[in-house]
Amino acid sequence: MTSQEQKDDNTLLVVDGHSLAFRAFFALPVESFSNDAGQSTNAVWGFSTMLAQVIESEHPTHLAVAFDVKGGTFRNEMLPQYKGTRDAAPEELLSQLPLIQDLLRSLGVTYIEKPGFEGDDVIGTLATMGEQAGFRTLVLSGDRDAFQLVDERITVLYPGHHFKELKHMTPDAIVEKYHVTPVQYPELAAMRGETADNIPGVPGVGDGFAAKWINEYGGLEGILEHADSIGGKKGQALRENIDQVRLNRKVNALVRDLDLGVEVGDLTFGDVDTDAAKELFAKLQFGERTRNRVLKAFNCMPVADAAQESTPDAEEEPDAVLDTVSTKDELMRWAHEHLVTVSGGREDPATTGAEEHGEQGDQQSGHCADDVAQSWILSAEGDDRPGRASCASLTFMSADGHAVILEASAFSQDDDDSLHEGVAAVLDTYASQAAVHGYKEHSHMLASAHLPLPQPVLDTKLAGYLVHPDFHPDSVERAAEHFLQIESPAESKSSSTQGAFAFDDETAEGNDEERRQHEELLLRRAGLVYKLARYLAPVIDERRQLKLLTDIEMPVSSTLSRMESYGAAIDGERLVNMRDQFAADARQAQELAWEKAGTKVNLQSPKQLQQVLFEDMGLRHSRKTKSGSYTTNAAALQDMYLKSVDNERANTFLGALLRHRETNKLKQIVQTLLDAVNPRDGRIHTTFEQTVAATGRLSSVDPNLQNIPNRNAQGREIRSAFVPGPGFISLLSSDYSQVELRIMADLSGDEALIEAFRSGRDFHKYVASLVYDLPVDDITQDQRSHVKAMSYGLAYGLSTYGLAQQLRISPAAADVLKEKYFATFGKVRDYLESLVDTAREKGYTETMFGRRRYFPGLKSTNRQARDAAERGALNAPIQGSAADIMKIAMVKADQELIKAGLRSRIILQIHDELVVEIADGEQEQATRLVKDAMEHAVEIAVPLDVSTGLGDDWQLAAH
DNA sequence: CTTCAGACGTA
DNA sequence: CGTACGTCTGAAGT
Repeated sequence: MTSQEQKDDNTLLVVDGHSLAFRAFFALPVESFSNDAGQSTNAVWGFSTMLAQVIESEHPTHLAVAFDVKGGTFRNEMLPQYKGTRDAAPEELLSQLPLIQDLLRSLGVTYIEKPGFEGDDVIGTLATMGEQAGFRTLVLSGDRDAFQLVDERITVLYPGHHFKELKHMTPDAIVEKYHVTPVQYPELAAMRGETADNIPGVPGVGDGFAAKWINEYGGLEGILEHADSIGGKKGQALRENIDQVRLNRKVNALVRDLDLGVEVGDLTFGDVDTDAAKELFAKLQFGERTRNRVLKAFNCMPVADAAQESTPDAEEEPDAVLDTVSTKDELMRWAHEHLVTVSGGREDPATTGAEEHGEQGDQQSGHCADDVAQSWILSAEGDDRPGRASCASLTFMSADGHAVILEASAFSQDDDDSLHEGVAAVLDTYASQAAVHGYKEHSHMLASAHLPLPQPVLDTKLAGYLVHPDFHPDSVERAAEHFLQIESPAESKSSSTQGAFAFDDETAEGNDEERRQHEELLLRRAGLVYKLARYLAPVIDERRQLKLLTDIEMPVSSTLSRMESYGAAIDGERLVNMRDQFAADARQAQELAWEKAGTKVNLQSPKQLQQVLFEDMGLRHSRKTKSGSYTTNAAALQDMYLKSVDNERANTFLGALLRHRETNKLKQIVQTLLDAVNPRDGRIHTTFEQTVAATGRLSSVDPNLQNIPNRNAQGREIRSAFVPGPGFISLLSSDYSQVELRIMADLSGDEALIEAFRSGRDFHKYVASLVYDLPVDDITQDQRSHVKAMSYGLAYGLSTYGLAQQLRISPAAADVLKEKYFATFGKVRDYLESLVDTAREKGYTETMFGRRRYFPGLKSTNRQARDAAERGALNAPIQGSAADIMKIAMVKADQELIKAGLRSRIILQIHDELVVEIADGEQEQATRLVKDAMEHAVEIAVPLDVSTGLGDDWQLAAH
């Protein structure tokens, strides 16, 4: 036998089980990987797909995985704190290690643990064994200690910044990166230390200096011999830490000659117990795709290889058949053949309207999964920004695997044979059974082509948001990656619908090929939506969120789409004047500040300000910012301003700085508004993000119209630039008072709080009279405001410390207030505690309408993270329920306005306020209608109080 | 050219 | 050491 040749073909892959599991755990969001039993699975998923990936790319013939064993090793005896940080591994990770081992066992992979030693030592030994047996050896590890093993025949595969992107650490690569040889690497590490393992190095010495010294003195021994001649702070630090460095070097040396009781030749793999593996994958609830990929990788042994490679891949994903239609008739025929449902007949579009009446039909009537089973996919590409939307193409993909792509030029309204009419008819008839990804965005794109889009059966973007409200994929591809673990080519991931492809540019060279590729991208995207729809629908059913989706979120999309395309009219001249005035004020303040500072310090640079304030002027710094520097925020400046009365220079500088901060900020806000005015209609079209805020609120971007100043007179002036547009007479502002508190009253069932709202009196005064046990008329302004702060603080999980700070009272006094408050409103305390308790138990919170938010952080071992999660869990159902109620109200108001045939229309939502543009003659009716919709959005134990105001601009509409 | 921190606007 | 957001700016990374 040519045994040497045989061995040359052999490749041994040695895997550091713990480090790989760690890397996977921290690289993948734990909240998006868990099965119904609540078991986290992100590390298992990452581990198995990573291993499959390496097997596919490196084709090892032998494989072994090393694990650490519980209990200390010889290293702990030398260095007690060794890997102290690792023992604090989160439970969510530790619980996955046995699963990984189960999986390896079912895949026929040898894994090795050696009590008293670390996985690293097992790896060192295995790698050495492999080398001696003449194997090419690969070490898959995220632990840099493994670098010392690297030589001509041993390569370390080391995860890069993105988990799964592996670097091949060869001797050359080590030298290139660290400027030392692999043999010298542990000497370098000994000086640098290893934070991940809780090993201190020489302070101030990093890779750079360590490498420099090693090269100067030939190695660690040389350095330590000449330690006295190394100058500077770093030399000093080195001398002070020589013992530590020596110890580090001993600790980080890997043992390479353990007796593991195995031979390299035994480490073959591929003897997969398919049934056991499939059972485990089912338990972990990994997708079919993951399962097949992993099984395939492990079955790909040379022996099994030849026998059955024929079929498995091809049938996995049948490509859709791309049909060609070029006339209205052809399109109609295609739609009738492929989009019509077979079973039970599709719902008549007329009956969808009837739903409005049977408002309180509260049962989970149908199943989303059933409706979606027959659905087809509608996907548009183009610009989805309101006010400048366009549509480049439309893709229809049917459930029976057919697809049509229509270019915009083919269905523009003026085309001869009315393909436009055909598309309109198809949408009118079949859209209600379509699934789309982004109903609102599609509405804009289609509206730009004069094609109305009725409510589809499912919006996968919204459904995905309900399923994981704190994950925001920015494209279909990202969503598919997240929910289905389907990887897409990088170039298609970035933009969601903004296809920059020019269909009509047919003269260019190589255009056919580009077109084909683009069509492929569109088909693949539609295919992903198809799969997302079929994955998400049953999840929505199982969580009973169908009504939340179809009766709240989807109609809200439709309302928002109208609001966005209306936009808000702007008095541009007024805005320009304000901008100039603010700019002049800011410049004046800046001049004065510069004069006092004696330097042209950039007032917008905290760093430069720190220099001037704390070093130049020698002012006392107050609080530190989280990164360690001293804050220059308004509160701190104000404080310093008040304390510097006897220092004219500093006092004037601070005053000028504060003025500059304020006016410059206002100038900046006004300028961004000006930049956002759409020249086509002189209006600002914001985009309301419906799938961003984890609590269920909307957010507003490009520009953000939900943070226009309102707290002081100067800033509030900006609101006067928001005016009724041509054809409208005034603006209506209608807002809820104390919604969140009212929700707390309802949900807690606290009789005293409910009564406080029902009484109709000044709420905070009334509550204060109960808390302090005094007649309402005797309540002082201080008492009222203290109780008010307490009430609002409740829903935020406010600490007594925070309350004390805000009210400028002692923590003890804050504590007394809190106790008095809860003595009066005991059920509120019970309720708030129950929120956190059930969140801890179930893993998520729920709003009045079943909107969920998950809080994995509640189980964190990190106190700060846990506290933050508790506050979140306290707040989410309250803020979220308020958001639900407002969404219901705005849909209702919108529909009622339309139904009444009014031209007045909602244009903005600011969490608890609606702004309505009022047409002449409709003031009273529209006001009544909107107020009514808000007040009666839901029936709860307390009245929903809504106050309204009409005015010539947004500021004047305030009340 | 992109990313981070710090600051600050809203409910 | 109170929740939820978005935007601008300077500074430092690529």
